Amino acid sequence: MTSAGPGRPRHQQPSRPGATARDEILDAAAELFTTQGYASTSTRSIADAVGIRQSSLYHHFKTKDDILEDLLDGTVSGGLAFARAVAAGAEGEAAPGSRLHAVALYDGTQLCSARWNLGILYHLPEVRNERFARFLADRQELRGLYRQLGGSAAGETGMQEAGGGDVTFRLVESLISLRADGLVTGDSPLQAADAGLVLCGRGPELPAIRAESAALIARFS
Amino acid sequence: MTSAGPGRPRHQQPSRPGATARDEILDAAAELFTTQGYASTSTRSIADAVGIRQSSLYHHFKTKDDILEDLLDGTVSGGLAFARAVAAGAEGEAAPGSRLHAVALYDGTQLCSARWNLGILYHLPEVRNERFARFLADRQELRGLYRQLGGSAAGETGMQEAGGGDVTFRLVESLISLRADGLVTGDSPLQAADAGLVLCGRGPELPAIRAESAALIARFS
DNA sequence: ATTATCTATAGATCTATAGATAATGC
DNA sequence: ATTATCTATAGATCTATAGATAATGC
Repeated sequence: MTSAGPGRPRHQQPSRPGATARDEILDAAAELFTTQGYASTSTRSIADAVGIRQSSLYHHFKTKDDILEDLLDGTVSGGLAFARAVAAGAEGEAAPGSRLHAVALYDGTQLCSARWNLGILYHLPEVRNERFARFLADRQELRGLYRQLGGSAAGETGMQEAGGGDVTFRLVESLISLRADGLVTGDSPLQAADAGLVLCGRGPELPAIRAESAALIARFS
Repeated sequence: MTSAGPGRPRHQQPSRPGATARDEILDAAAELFTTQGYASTSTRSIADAVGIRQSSLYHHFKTKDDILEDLLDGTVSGGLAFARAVAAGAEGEAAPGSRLHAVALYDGTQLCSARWNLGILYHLPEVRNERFARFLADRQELRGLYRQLGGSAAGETGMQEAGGGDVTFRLVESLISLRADGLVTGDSPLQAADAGLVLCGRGPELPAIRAESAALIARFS
């Protein structure tokens, strides 16, 4: 048993990552929610995957929704913290285009390489609910930062000013479907970030932007 | 009662569009699946929304999955037929860029203006199943046509050749999330199609492409 | 005879709670 | 005493089937 606390020991040894029983539950739930769907996954099947009894879940989580909430919060928090830091950086520190690129690349990399493709839960109708207000607010704030950076980065190429930041956000989130379809490669996050900058009219400066973006990622993460 | 066949009349008059009871069921299911989620929607709630008894659904559909299958098939079939026709058109008829633009615009418009935002069902884990093979194959064929057109349309701008068609497909599908977030405007489909062409390196030719694209849509739809 | 509905129900879930039990630390 | 598990179960579903009933067309 990984967790060192008191209580009767588990029947099975855990085959799940995570220091605590709670983490093992979250990992099992993440796998099942992303492969079978949220409503289709029973608390029993989560417990089975962890090797405990169904009712024992309720020692760690008040309801099934609470498990989903925890997972959702975890998927945005890192990217949001990074975007906040990058957006708040000093003025001359990096061009807006490089900042947008860095945020997109960081975010996209995280979406593609996380152990489970939790992004697909973003699209669940069940999630558009006050119950998940924190996640929804965080994701909206993140979108707002993309827009703000996209606005500052916009070139003079016409339609792009309107929503280069928002389109970049959508391109990054489209990596979720790409991953669900089994089509992600190592380049996918960089391609999404590059495409966002091209749509902001910054295509010609991409080499310089890539370099500055990489430096930002190295510094802030 | 809308349907003119025999049988005991309905208890309630239908408030749903659709010539037949089957169509009313599909419409009610579309609303509930997109707002409550698939697994969270019970056959009873669909029946209630139509004004019939839960068991009466099974006269029209063998299982609940069959309802979802019908809805999914309907969402791709139109766009796929259009894309096939446009892609198969005679050589000199329209430039590849205009064809890709037309396919994207047609598709995106349909996703944004359909009565219900059924596209969100694409992302359900439950749908990645042999049960929905026809839908999955159709969507894959559609993606293939975007790629093919994107390949022919690609300019010489470096990274874009790799996947301009695929990125266009993803931008169009990102309209689904945009709509789920309540952010679609009348311009959204055109912006997505334009962005796709920019990423294929065809930004400078956009005015001409838009005109040719509109002509293709007028002819083939 | 056919079609579309209904009532009734089987059988299988599913979530969450109550209360017992075991292991540990104080 | 606290923590983490267990057994047992209440109560509420949920899907799908069986068979009766009514309306229509032949």
